Formats: sequence, C-alpha cells, structure tokens
Amino acid sequence: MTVAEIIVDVPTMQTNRPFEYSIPEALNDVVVPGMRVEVPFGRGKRKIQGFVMKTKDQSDFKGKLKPISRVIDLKPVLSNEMLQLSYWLADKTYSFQISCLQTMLPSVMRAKYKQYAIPLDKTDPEVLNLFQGQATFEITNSLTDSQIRLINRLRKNEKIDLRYVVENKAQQIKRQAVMTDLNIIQLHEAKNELRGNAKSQVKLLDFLIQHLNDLPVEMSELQKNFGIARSAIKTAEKNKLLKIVEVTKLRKPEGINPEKTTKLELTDEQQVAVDQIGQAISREQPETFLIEGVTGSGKTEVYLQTIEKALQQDKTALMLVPEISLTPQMVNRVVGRFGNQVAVLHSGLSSGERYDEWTRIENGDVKVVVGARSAVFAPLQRIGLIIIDEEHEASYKQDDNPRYNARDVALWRSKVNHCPVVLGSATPSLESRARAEKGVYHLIRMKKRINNQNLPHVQIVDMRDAENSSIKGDFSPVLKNNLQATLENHDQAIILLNRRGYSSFMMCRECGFVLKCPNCDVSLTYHKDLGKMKCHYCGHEEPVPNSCPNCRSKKIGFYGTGTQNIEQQLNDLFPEARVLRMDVDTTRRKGAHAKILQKFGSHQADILLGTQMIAKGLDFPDVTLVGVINADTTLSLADFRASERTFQLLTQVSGRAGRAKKTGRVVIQTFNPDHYAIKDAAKQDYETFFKQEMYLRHQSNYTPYYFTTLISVANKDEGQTLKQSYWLKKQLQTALSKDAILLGPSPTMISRKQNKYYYQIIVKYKHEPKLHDKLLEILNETQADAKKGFTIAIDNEPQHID
DNA sequence: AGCACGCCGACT
DNA sequence: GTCGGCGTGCTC
Repeated sequence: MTVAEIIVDVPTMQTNRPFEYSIPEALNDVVVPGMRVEVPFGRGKRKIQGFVMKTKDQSDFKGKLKPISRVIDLKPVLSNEMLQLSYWLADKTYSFQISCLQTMLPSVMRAKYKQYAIPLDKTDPEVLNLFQGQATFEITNSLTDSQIRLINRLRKNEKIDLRYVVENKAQQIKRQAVMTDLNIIQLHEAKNELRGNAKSQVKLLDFLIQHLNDLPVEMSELQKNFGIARSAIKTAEKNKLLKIVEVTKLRKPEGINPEKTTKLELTDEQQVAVDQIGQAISREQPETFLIEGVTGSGKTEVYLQTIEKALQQDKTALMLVPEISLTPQMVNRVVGRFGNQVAVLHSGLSSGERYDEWTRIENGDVKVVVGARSAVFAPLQRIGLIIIDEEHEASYKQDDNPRYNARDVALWRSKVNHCPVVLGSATPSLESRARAEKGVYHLIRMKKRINNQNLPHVQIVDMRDAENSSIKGDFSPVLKNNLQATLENHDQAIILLNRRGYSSFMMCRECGFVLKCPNCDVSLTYHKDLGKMKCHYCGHEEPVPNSCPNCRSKKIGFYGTGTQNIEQQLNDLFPEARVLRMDVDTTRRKGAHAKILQKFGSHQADILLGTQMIAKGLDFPDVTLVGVINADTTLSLADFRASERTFQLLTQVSGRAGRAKKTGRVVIQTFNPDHYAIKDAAKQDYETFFKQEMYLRHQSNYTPYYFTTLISVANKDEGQTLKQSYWLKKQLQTALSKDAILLGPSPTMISRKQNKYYYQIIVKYKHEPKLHDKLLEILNETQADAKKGFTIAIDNEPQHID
C-alpha cells in the first residue's frame, strides 16, 4: 500500500472529505486504517493530525501527493467498526467527519497545535530584539497586533521561520519495573551462588522467587514496600539476574472497592425479562427490547443478570446510564458483581484517568463498560449486549456538534455486533413506546415492585384553592404537616424544586423593572454564596443593586424561588431539621455530588432539597416522603415535550418514596391539578399517559408521528439573522413536498445569548427524500458566512425546542 | 484553520 | 510608487 486516504483535522465544509497522501517506504506496513498520523497540509509548512481511513495502491488525485510525516499511533486507535460508524454519524448529524472521529476518542487524544518562531538571520537587529536572547518562542494569541505584523514581515523577508508542532497529549505514565527471564530453578541456583554477605541480593532473589507470577513489579514499589534499594537492583541487573523494563501504569480511579455482591432472587416478571433477553443474546440478533418497569420493579437486577449471560458466552456488555444516575450507589452495584472486569466512564474522571480506562477497554482487559452518553463509543470487541437505562433521558442526546443520540448509536452498533439492545425506563419516551406498539421493539412490562411493595400514596395539592393561595411561603399546610410527621418518625424526606425559570431574580415594585443580563435576554439570578447577581448563560456578574437602576426607588427586591430560598424557608419552618441542598451551586466541585448523596444515605441529614438531579435512580430506604414544590413549571414551556418531561420527572421522583419496607407518601403542589401529566404521574400510570399524549401528538403532528428537524440561525445583528432565516426557509421550501410542515422562523425562547440573536425553523415531515441533501447544500453555501459571524445549526430530532 | 494571492486606498 | 488592509479560494 502506497497511498492513504486521510480525514484531516480541519473542521470546515470544504475539507470534509478524505485527502490522499503517499505512504513513505519506511512506513509501508505501518500505516493502517484507524491510525492517527501527522501530515503537511496547505501551502505553508503547517502540520496537522489526520485519521487514516483507507490505504490503497493507486491514487485518484491528479496532483502530486505529499508524504505522511509520521505516525502518531503504533497501532490503530479506531477499529473498522468505529471508522464505519463515523461515516454514518457525520451524515446523520450533519457534522464534520473529523468531529465525529474525535468524539469517539478520549479528549486527550485530540491533537494540540503549537507554533514556534525560530530565527534564520541571527544578525538582524529586529530579529535579535524579537527573540530577546531566546532560541525560540511560542506564537500564542497573547501577542499584540504589532508583534504579529512584525513576525509576518520578518517571515516574508526570510529572517525568521515558523515551526509547527503537533502535540499528542495522550501519554501514559511510564515507570521502571523489574522483570526476569530466569525461571524458578535458575533463580534458586543463582541465590545459592551468591556470596554470604550479599544480603540485599538474597532479599531481592527471594522476592523474585515469591512474586515470579506478579512480574513486572515497579521499582518504586520494591523500594517502598520491600526495602530493596535501587543499587541492589542495579547490581542484579548487571549480573543478568533481572531486567529493568518500562511499564505503562494505568491510573486506576481510586476510591470504591465495593464488597462482592451476589445475584438476587428474581421475581417472576424479572425472570421473564432475563430469559427473553438471554435468548436474544444467544441468537445474536440485533433485536431491541423495551423494558417498561415501574419505579422499584428491579430493572437494575435484570440488567446485571443479562450482562452475566453475555459474559458467560464470552461476550462483552455495554451499559449506558444518564450522567446524574452514575452515582457511587449504582457503580458499586455493578462493580460489586463483576469486579475488575468493569470499566466506569463518568464525568468525575480526570482526562488522564479517562484515557487509561479507555486503554483498558481497548486492550481487552475489560468485559463490561458502564458510562454516560459518550461511553457508547467504548472500544469494546464482541459486544453481546447493550443496555440503555432511563432510556427516555434527554441527556443521551448531545446538544452540540456532533448532535448525536447515544440511543441511535447503540442501535447502529447492535446491528454490526449482532447483539440485542435493552432500553429500560419507568417512563419510556413516546418514540420508543410507540415502536414497541408497532412491534419494532419487544415490549417487556414489569408492573410490580419487588417484594410487592405498595406504590407510594400520592396527594395532589391544588395551590389555587382558598387554603393555599394565601400562604406566605412555598409550603402548603399539607406538605408542612407531612414533613413534620416524617421528622417526628426520624424518617427522611426529599423536596424537589422543578427548576426551569424558577430562581430568584430582582424586580422593582415601583416601576416593574427587572434586572437583566446586558449580553443575553434573560434576567440575572441571585447567588447567595457569591452575594452577586449572575447570568446563567454567559456568566456575567454584577453586584446586587440597592436601588432600582431605572427609577432609583429603594423598593427593588428578590422574586421567584431558588433552592437557596426554599432552604431558608425550611430552616425557618423546621429549625431542628438538618437540610442538605443539592443544586448546580453545591455540586460544582468534583465529587461534591457523591458526597452529598453519601451524607444523606448515612442519615446525616433529614431533608434532601434539590432540582432534577435528585429524581433519578436514588435508593434510600429511609425516605418516606417526597414533596414537589412546583410541579408545573416544566408544563408551561413552549416545548412539545413539556407534558412528557413533567410526567417523567414527577413519576421518577415519586418513585423515590418508600423503597424499602416503609410505605411512601408523595405531595405534589401544583397550579394545574387537573392536567393529565400530573394526574397520571400521581397514579404512576404510564399507559394512560401514553395514550393521551399520543393522541395529542397526533393532533399536532409531532413526534412520533412526524420526524422533526430544527435549524437555527444566529448572528450579532438581529435584522441580518431574520433575513438569513427567511432565505433559509425559502431554500427549504424548494426541496419539500406539500406534506411537510414548515414552522418559523421564530425567535428562540431566549432570543439573545452572548449578544447573538437566535432564530429557528422547524421542519416536521414523514417522508422527504430531498431534505437531507438540501440541508447539506445549505450548509455548504452558508459555510462562507460562518466567518462573518453567522452560524447555522441543524439538529436532527431535537430533544428540546427553546 | 491558516495561508497566499490579489485588489484597493493612504502613506513615505 | 509601496505598505498593509481585507475578501476569496485552496489545501492531497
């Protein structure tokens, strides 16, 4: 093979295709598809990273090929499966192939580019002045305009040159370790031949004899734990008793070493599920199962036992979990069952740790991978089963490029790997449930909670009625009384604040002025810990005003309910109760999330107060009360999934109550007590909700009856944004049939973010064969405008429209 | 992205 | 005249 097709690391539309390079003779058998290489690109001496997609003997290119500069990897980092996946993914998400290839790999494997200046004419006074005695310096964006001008001029005059460096940050920690080629008999002989006073050597040989199976052992460990000095090792090396080798040390994320757990006994429903899925694993067919199991029905145990079935057949398993459910509780359960055959990919890992876990998987040291969205690209071989827990979660969709949905990627991989996919949820997405209805997926229903626990008793509190409309704070008498009783029983409670648009902002009672972000079209929210007003979109901060900036009135104050405010109310109502607050502010620090949950789990607090993040998968036996402060804030969103999201959230959080012997109580406060999403959630009645919601989706032509694609346009100038939007709509109309529905352009919910205006167009359609190519064409045509600050984003099957 | 080429206006 | 501004187009 003398020619390689390479996708270069230049994310633009014009370079979104393979470029051909010649393979130097020295690298003849080395360069293979899936490998990263360094190549020259462009007219200058610029060097960039690229991915080898194909090798061949004949070039289709008319010009002269440049040679590959060097290989970055010794073996391919992407399997053939992943290379194929990248084509499909790029096409499906309208993104650059290079972006797709990069998202499949740990972030440290993304190349870093640096430029250095080197002097050519070392006598030139300007050059001497520029370098200040330094042999070289890095070109960074901290250089001033005049410095850049000078560098450009000197370069044109060939007084200086630029050197391009492609850096590979992915490096494992290398350590020196001790190894021996001698066998046990030879070691004993060598020991006997030693002089009597060679005490260290005896000790060293004893160590080798004892730990022969554990070699290589790191030198530092020998020194630290066995008191064998470096000099002794060197002597032994000289005498050919051992060898010093380099080993790569994989950073093993520290912490949890859970106790070994064993299989739990299955209920009849669980057994049916495990059997069905187990058979599909043996059949090696890409079938999809949807487990619709009420909260507490024991889905996790089904996952674990089906994973075991895959392992028994010498296959591997991939399990996806939403990031917020990736709690120590959950991880312990999996690691406890399968031990060190498990790799966990969660956001708490440092980039180095993540890379090392990736390496373990890639090496085949791992049989089970558990992780959030991006774990769907785990380099597992022989996948026998893919599980997606909390299948309905919006976080499986990445909300920037490439906008992929891990669920779709999983389905793609299941076809290539001939393995089943299991989607599990108490509240499946309408799409998945509808597919099950049509027989595309196998539906497995689990209607009973394990140990036949009762479903929690749910009470809906109408906040509009006489008793509640006049209360001062946010706690209705019903919720207050329930909290009181819970505290008296020494049980625990969870209070959910449905966050969207519900944090405290400042408003003037005199003139109605609301303190807003100067860059974004949103009100600033108060952060008690900072004592400042802050924008959630751009991070803008300003001090709390003590008079209204508009009318100078002193009557400016806080409105709305943030978690901090609720916490204060709880403290006032129940001074003796210990309250833990969990929200973006208290969980920002690494590991803080886990720490709070651990604290609550060990009953060091009575009330856990938080936003969505407390609704998922937590299992605390002492929790007997769940209170929802404002059930309906998600309902008022202009999003067609608003009801679905509200239903899911309420059902999930209600499921947190009464998970052990004790029966749980749930109090839902709402201004829409008759809304079907709230009523059905209270009854944990998914099927009724499903029918009602499907009817409404049908009426308004939305998913799952129609496909949706969202195209958004952003620009600094609002008029220009609108102009571009209408042009876009016209373009789309030429490619669409009469059956397609085109909505917009309309401003997004927050129409201005970081001083850019956002408009969007929604296409709803059933079958539009020309749409895909038209969108690609539009992307091509608007590429040039990107430099002028226009951005067009295409979101295939968006999760939220806002 | 980064670079070259080319065309235009305002300076020694 | 020429320096340097930016708009355009290409990169195997």
